[in-house]
Formats: sequence, structure tokens, C-alpha cells
Amino acid sequence: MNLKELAQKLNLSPTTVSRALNGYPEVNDVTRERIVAAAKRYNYRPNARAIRLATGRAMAVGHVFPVATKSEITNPIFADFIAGAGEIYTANGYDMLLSVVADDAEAAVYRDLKSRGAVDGVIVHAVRTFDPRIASLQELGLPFVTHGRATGIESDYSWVDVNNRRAFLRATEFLLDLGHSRIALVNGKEDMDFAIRRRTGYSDALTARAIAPDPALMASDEMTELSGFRAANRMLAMENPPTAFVAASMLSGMGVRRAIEGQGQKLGRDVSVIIFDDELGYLRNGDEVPIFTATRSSVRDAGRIAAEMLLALIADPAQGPLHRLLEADLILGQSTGPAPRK
Amino acid sequence: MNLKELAQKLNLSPTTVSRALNGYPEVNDVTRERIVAAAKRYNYRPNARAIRLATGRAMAVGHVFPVATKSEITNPIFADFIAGAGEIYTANGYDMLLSVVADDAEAAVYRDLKSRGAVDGVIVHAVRTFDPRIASLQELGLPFVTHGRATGIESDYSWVDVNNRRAFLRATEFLLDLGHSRIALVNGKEDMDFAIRRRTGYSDALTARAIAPDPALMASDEMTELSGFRAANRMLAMENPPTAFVAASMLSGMGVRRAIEGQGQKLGRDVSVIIFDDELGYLRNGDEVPIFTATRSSVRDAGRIAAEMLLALIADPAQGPLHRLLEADLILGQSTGPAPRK
DNA sequence: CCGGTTTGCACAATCGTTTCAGTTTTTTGC
DNA sequence: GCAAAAAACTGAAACGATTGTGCAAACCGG
Repeated sequence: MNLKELAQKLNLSPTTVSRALNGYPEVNDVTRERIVAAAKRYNYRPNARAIRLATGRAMAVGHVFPVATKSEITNPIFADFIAGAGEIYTANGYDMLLSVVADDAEAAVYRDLKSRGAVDGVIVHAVRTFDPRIASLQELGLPFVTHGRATGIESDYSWVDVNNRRAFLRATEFLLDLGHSRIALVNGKEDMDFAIRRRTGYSDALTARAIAPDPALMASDEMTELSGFRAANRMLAMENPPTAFVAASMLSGMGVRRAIEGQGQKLGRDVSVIIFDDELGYLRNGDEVPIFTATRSSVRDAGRIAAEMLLALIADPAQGPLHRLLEADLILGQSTGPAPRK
Repeated sequence: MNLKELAQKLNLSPTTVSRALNGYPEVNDVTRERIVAAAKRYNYRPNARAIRLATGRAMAVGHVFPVATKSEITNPIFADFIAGAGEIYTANGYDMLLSVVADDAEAAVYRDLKSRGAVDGVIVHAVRTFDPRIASLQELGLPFVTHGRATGIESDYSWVDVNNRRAFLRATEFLLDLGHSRIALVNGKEDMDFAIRRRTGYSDALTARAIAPDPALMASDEMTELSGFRAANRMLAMENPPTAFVAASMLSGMGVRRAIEGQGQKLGRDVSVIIFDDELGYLRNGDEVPIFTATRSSVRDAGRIAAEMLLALIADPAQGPLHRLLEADLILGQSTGPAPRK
């Protein structure tokens, strides 16, 4: 059932039917109702391909899912972010186009998406410091929003980010307030921009209390359980081991916990742990009572916000670069307690 | 740069240019080369919207990402499956359309996708027993491939699945061979079809050795670390506790491990654990040496295979329902050992 | 050299919408 | 009652490709 057929059944021109369904004013109310009713009855849905060609808009936004050529790590954040963004697209009649691509071919994909006219805008994931994608997107003139900021990029662009620095600053301060002074950082890989910011927050908190950050207490690796375990194990074996950890993710934190318990120590009593909790659907921090004390910020919410921002930008690119800095909550769980007395 | 402009620059008709670029035979080789060179030089990419309208094909496949209305659990499998499938789409010039939708609205989304002509086929995730989506897709006449099978559906349809029953049968047999007789199952939620099959494999292995499956040794819940921990804790506190566990996922297994170690027992010596390993990118089972003994089957591979199957089906639906049953490898890790002597 | 085939290209219709620019009909003001 | 304005509707041209059909020019064997 297409527009022409529907128009014939109604003894009207395609023009009128189209206008009626799209809410144009120049159509009689009774006619409009007749048309709407018929459309529903015949289950008419305008052909997406034709609309796109006629309007010149893709009514779709692109997400590029980089598959690292070397490490096979897929970003665990991705699914939740997509879920949040997707809700917004669905609610606004937009489609979401997902491109899976080797991470060295991303620029080409953006150009392709643009010149094929497949999308009206894109969301950029996993921003790195000095991320070259930002410049190439600006050059292309394709509306975009990044999830995370890139230190080292001077030009202005639209982004949604968590205040990672402040989150880690607060987490570290909280541990300091509990009397801890040997506080370790189990960070993600520090080519990611957010990891740098997190380390800065951690260091700043220590420095502000006149504690010099100890490089031996700072680890940086993939945010997996295993590397969290290894880092914590190594540090706990030191002569002057840490009494508290700040971990970059739920998984890292689980690894740290295992190391602590493996040494026969008790989490939250002998050694404290704070994690950064992205509230991933399948990695929940307990049910009623949080297992870990955590700085918490929902990735799904970030997805929603980024999607809304992008749609606004598509509707009116002139409203210039938009920014949104989300603050993480500090929630109290069972993994922190006062520093043990010597 | 569109077809007409390119044709003008070449002093040719759009027809010829189009035919040259699409490999039709009736164009002179030197002309073709001239055209191809010009296309590359002007960076011409045919407009996706126009192609779709003209050919009637969407050159896109849909993935529906159900967001549970009640539990907020997003499927951790999803990202890896998508990554695998996406590779295939990209290689074949197809786009991937992702719809995020409340799980009670899925049927409507399929109908919408079909009548709008937005996709040529879809992949169905997270199949449940008696899954109604299969019938509605068959009715719609939209090509589809499911990831997982649905017991209780009598009609034939295309699917890709892991031999879950055999995987759990082998895992259980392996533990039996090591002398274990009190073997527990920490399963996923048993409204998912694969979970049922897994339990069947587990039970069958026990029964074949004349051991009656003990309901007290069978848990079924979300496949999270916490529920794995709780189930194992409960079972280890029994009078006659299990000496081995079969866990449904990496996360469950991590929970089981924590329960074991929490009781001061040693994994692989006092209590054995086998997991099912989906080889998720961010939940790797160790680096060189696997932590857990596991039945392993790559979700990413499953995604690739399902995507290839769907594209084949779109090209020629008549080749009828296709099936692919993947076998899981049994890989030896450090989490299993002979049953301890009483 | 000539009729018929092959080769290489172009014309024009088509896909299903939107939308500009009319055109017809109705309403309005006086 | 009539011109002007407003309301309601329509024709036709886009949008940018693909593709069936037609038509010259080149080529062929005899």
C-alpha cells in the first residue's frame, strides 16, 4: 500500500493525502480525518526510502563501533550507551545505523556515511587524547556529538562527558577523610582521555593534602577483572601496602576485591575500595545495598543525553557546539571503612 | 557530487556511468576506466537513499535490541554478537540498523521495519521457549535468522545456535570423570531457551551415570557475579556440599569462585568449576592460560555466521530455512581437578 | 559492397515520496 | 451581487539513482 493507491481509494490526489498525514494546514478537517482513518485501516506506512530521497534527510544517525585491530577488547560500555541513545531515536522517528569497523578505518567510514547520505549525524565513542576524528568530522561538516572530551583539541565541538576528574577527586578525598593515606589507583589505559582525567583527580586530591602521589601505587591497564587482580596483588605485596584502592570500573574493582580476600583480608575493614560505577545492566553493583562504595554515573543516561543533543544539532546546527558535563554521585557501599590503625 | 554531475563532466549519459560503475558488460573498457578514474577523483559515492528507492532493496538488516521493561538487564552478549555480524555487513555493503525497543513492542517494530521498507531482513536475539516472534516474522514474510532456537516452535526457520546441551553434557561428564559426584549447576534464567537445553545436558550426563539430579544443586537466575556468588554460597553451606560447579557464564563463574575462596577453599583443588565461555571481549578467560576450565564458543563468530546466513537468505529466500549448530570446545584451565577424597 | 550482428551508448520511465506553484471552490466584505 | 481573499485541493517537478528499450556506429562473413 503506497501513497498513490491510498489516494485513489479516497478519490484524492497524492498531494492532499501526503499533506493531510504530515499535518499541513491547508487541508479540510473532515478530509483529514477521512484520510487518517483510511491510512490506519489500510495500514499505510510511508516508504522510508522514498521519504529519505524526497526530503534529503536520512532520518538516521550513525554510531561507529571501532573494533580494535590489535586487542580484541570490545567496549563494555557500548551496549548500555546504545540502549540509552536508541530510546531517544525510536521516540523521535530516527533510525540508528551501526558501523563496525577497524579502528584505523574510522575516518573513511565517516566520509562514506556522509557522501552516501546515509546519516544526518554521528556519535563518536571512546575519545582519545588528540583524537583525530574530531577534526575530520568538522571538516566534513557532519553534525556530531562525542561521548567524552579530548584534551589537546583546541577547537570547540559538542560533547557529553562525566566529570571524571571530580569523581576521582571526591573518591580519593573520601578515602582520605576516612584516614587512609596509602591510596592506590587502578586506572584504565591512559591513552583514553577519561583515564587521564581520572588520574588527575586522584593526584590532585592527594596533593591537596600534601601527600605526594606514589607511582608505585598507580596502575594503568585494560579495565578487566584480571588486570585489577594483578595490580592489587602486586601492590598488596609491597613493603608499605596501600590500605585503600580507587578502581576505574566494576570489573577492576572485582579483581581488587579478589586480591584483598585472597590475602585473607576483609574488604571494607582491612582494605577499602571505591570503584567508578557505570551502572551497566549486567554488572550491577549489588541489589538493595551497593557492594562497592562508588562514584556512579549512568552510561545509559549519557547515551540518552548525547542522542538528544545530536538530534537538536541536526535540527539546527547553528545553535553551535553544545556541552554537557554530568556529575557522578558518590554512593556509600560496604567496601569502605576507616583506615586500620597500625 | 551526484551521478548526473559526474556524467556531465565526462560527457556521457548517467546511464553509461551507472552501468560502468556497476559492472555491466555493455560498456567499453577504456570508457569504463575513464569513468572509474573520474569517480574516484571526484570522490563520487552513489547516494544510498536513491539506490534504495530505485532498487527496492534497503541494503540494510535490522537488529532489535529488546530493553526489558522490568529488569534493566541488557544482554552482555549483544555487543560481541553485533561486532561479529557487523563485520560481515560492512564487507558486503550492507548497513546495520539497530532498534532499541521495549520487549513487549518487538512485534510492532518488525511490522514497521517491513512496511517502511527499512530493512531486507532481521536477526532475532535472545530466543525464548515458544517465542512468538518467530511466527509473526514468518507471517510478515521478512527474512530472518534467530540466534538460538526455540523449543516448542514446530515450524521450520533459520537459526544459528550453539549446542548448549552437548556443551553442558560434556562439561558434566568431564567432572564425573574426575571423580566428582556432587556436581552443582548454576544456570541462567530458565525462560531462555538455551538455559533449558543446558540443564538438559547437565541432567542427562548425571542420569547416564546413574546419579539422580538433585534439585538442591540446581540454581537458576540472572547470569551475574552476585547471583553466582549467592547460589554457590548457599550450596557450599549444605550438609553434603557439591565438590564441583558448572556455571553458565564467566560472570557466574567468578561469583562461584568468590564463594569458594571465601570459604577458605582452593579453586581447582578443593572445589572444581567449569564455565561456559562466550569469549566476550571484555570478559576474557585469562591471557595465555585459561583461568577457568570452560566450554568455549565465540559469540562473535556466531554473529558472523548468522549475518552470512541472513545475507544468503536475502539473496535467495527460496534456499529455505538454514541451520547451523556450533559445537563448543572444551578447554582445560586451572579451575578443575580430581574430586577430593573424603 | 551489403545485410545482419555486435558493440557502445543514450533516452526515458520508474521507484514513492515531498513540495512548489497553480487552480478551483468557497467564503468574505461591502 | 460581485470582486477580492481565503480555503481546499491538484498537477507536475523534483530527489538520485537503476534499468528496459532503442538506436547509431563499427564489425563481420561472403
